[in-house]
Amino acid sequence: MHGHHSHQSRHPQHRPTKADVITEYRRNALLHAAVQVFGEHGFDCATMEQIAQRADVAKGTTYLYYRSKQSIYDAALSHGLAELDERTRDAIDRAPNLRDAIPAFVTARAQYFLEHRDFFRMYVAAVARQITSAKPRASEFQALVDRQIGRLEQAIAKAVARREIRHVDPASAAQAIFDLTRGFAARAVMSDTGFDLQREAAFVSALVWKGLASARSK
Amino acid sequence: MHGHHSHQSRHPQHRPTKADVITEYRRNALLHAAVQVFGEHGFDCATMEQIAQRADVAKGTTYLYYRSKQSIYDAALSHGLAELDERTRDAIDRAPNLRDAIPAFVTARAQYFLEHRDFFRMYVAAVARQITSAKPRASEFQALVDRQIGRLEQAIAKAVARREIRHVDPASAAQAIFDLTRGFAARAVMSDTGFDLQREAAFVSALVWKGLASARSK
Amino acid sequence: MHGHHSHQSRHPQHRPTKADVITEYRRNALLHAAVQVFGEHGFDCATMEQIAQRADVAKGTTYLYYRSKQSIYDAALSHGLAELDERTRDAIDRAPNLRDAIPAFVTARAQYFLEHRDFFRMYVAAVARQITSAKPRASEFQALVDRQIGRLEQAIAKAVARREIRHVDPASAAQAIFDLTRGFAARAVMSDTGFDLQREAAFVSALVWKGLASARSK
Amino acid sequence: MHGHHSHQSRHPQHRPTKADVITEYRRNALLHAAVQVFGEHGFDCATMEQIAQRADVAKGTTYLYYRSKQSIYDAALSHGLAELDERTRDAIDRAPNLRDAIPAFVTARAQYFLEHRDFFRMYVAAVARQITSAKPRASEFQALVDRQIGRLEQAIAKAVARREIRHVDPASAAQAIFDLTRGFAARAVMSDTGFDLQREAAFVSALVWKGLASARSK
DNA sequence: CATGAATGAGTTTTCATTCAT
DNA sequence: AATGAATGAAAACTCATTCAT
Repeated sequence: MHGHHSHQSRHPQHRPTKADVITEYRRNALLHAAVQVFGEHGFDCATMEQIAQRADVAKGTTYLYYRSKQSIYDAALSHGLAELDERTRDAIDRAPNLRDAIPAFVTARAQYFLEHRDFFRMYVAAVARQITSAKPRASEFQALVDRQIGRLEQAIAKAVARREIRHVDPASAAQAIFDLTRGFAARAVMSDTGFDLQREAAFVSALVWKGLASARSK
Repeated sequence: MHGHHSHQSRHPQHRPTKADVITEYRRNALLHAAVQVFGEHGFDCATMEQIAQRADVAKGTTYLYYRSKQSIYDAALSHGLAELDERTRDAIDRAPNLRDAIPAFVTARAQYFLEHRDFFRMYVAAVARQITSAKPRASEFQALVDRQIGRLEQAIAKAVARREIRHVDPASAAQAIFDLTRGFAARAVMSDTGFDLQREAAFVSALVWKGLASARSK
Repeated sequence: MHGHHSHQSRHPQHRPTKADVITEYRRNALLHAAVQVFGEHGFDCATMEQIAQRADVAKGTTYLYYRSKQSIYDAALSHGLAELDERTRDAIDRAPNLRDAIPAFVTARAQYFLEHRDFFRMYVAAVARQITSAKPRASEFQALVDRQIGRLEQAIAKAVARREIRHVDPASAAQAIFDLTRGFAARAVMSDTGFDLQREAAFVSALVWKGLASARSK
Repeated sequence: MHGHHSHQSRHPQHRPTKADVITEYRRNALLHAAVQVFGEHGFDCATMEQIAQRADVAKGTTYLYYRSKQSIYDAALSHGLAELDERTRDAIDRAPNLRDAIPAFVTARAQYFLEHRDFFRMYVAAVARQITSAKPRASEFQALVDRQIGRLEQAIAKAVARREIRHVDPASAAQAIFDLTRGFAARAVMSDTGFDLQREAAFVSALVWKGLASARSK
């Protein structure tokens, strides 16, 4: 996914050349610069000049590593989504049951977003774009997001199967948790201060858990 | 809110002159054109030319009614928000209790969004923008949105007070319902077909209601 | 062919509006500026800025009259070709026989090129481009040129038919005259001074005439 | 002409070092690559990258052998012109009289162009450039071309002197033959098929010969 | 000698906004 | 009031040339 110009070493089995190191360094610097700039200004208002400056390279250099503005945008988004996915997966996989998985999911994602605020802004803008774009084109972005929703959905389906929760449509429930998490994260990211992450995470988790609980649950 | 350039009649107490009628007609035509164009293309990609054409006026005429692209955007957004607010208020006010208010709120808003898809797109983009813009400036947009959340918050506060639901932070709960509704509406608007509005609305409402229900509730 | 943005009057049957006059004036000014700039610098080195300046308008204005650099280039070339074609046609049509048609053709074209040196430069560059472009695409340019060669070809075919000249392939003969004329015109245009147009025209005409003359001709 | 950067061996009187051989090899590879690329794309659209790739060297290496894009272009053009000149000279020198020299000249040149189509494209573009460039600068290119025209001119002058042909201005006649040959070659190069080289060469030669023949010639 | 990463000047095109008619 | 021609700032992208390794 990232490997447009992978500039792979000519010594594939050996350790990377110095050139490879520089190349990786540059690609990374550009990626991070891109996240910042796109996060701050959005795709349309961001300029390649800004990205280049923030990465301390000349404008033209950018094009040695990424084919186009769109391409660096895609790479930046994908990169963050991949990291986020990893955290999400870990959170769900480590939880023994849905009751624990829900706060783990909510917290892990909010935490990641807080650590990468600029990426969160890109992410929110991308979601909005997805909705905005008249045609519900099955974008790569949508696919990556769906994968993450899918993880949650499976966990819910299992919980339903083992009667941990009442009988609900796992897809709808997963979407709901997703929406709550996004909104929750948004408030966390936006309010520089005075946002009690633990308390809010607990609230959202409790709301959902009670909302899904099986009838006989206490 | 509407009266930026109110072009009020010079005969304030009398019936509107023909000029006033034309003026109102134009402002309205432009507003609706703007919603469509901004909804389809987003702020940056929309052009004044497109808006003018859709409103059947010349490009320059637009500037007789709105100071700038930003200003017509703001007006279009405010207009939709005001209509949406009205529906939201009605839905909440007519419900005798929170149990009924929740589905009324959810459905009323989703319904409005479905009827005004272009506005929904503007709305989603505006929310994203609000998050994106690094500075949490207390924009007029945010104020309007907060007012609507406030209505829900009050209803929840009352429900807590009368022990209809368990003791929760009304603000957090209102935000949660808001987030769920937005996500829910997004899926309704995006999927041209195959989205069972009633069913999903019922699911979201039930989730929230159970999630908020007082311990002794069944 | 020229009418990309024809901006025709809304009063088709009446005399042109003032706006129409201005529009025509601008289109013309741009066309002439384009001929100069393209003639001097060639397509690739010419800039829209130069054309705009020479036409005394802002850069953006250019795009109100021509869609793109390519489009204004095409228009400029077509315009000159059309004028040249007219002269060529007149020259051939007025001559009672091929013996007179040949010098008329040679002189008319050389004369036109001398009067429009910048166009001649565009023309030569276009011919070269045609040859250079690997693919012998049947361009509009080629079609216009072929039409002019066709006129000569017909005249030659008639002359052969009435035994005014010996039996030759009219196409080859027409091409030959065309090539001679172009080279002849090139020297006329290039040498600011010291080029005896009459003498050279007479030489070329005589060369061709004798070359084509029927065996029995003196 | 060739020796711009001759990189002469440091052992001038001795046989070339290995370095010299490599140097010559590289210069040559670059020259041939340049002819191909310039011939295909023209000066402005050709890139140094393309030339380097076609010569199997890195971009920077190009600058070790040629100072600039212009310089490699000039070298490529000169190289072809020199080869062409040799053929032209041979053709004329071997012909016992003008009657034979004309078809020899025409055929030799057309033949060379057919064998080196990319060079022909460069050549045509260069001729056009010469005309295009407002200032009739006595370029090196022009000088090389003039030398070749000069050969023909001398042959014609001699033919006039010995009354082989009628009394014409040798310069004008040589130019005419030159123009005819170029056009003739252009059609040969452009038409991948269906061009009868022999027949057309014969036509052109006959046209010229008859056109120049002395009055008393048959 | 050879390399290819880095540079940044330069070009086309778009579009919000103004203003003369 | 209405028009739409004119403006020019801004932005993505290319490529000849340089230079550190």
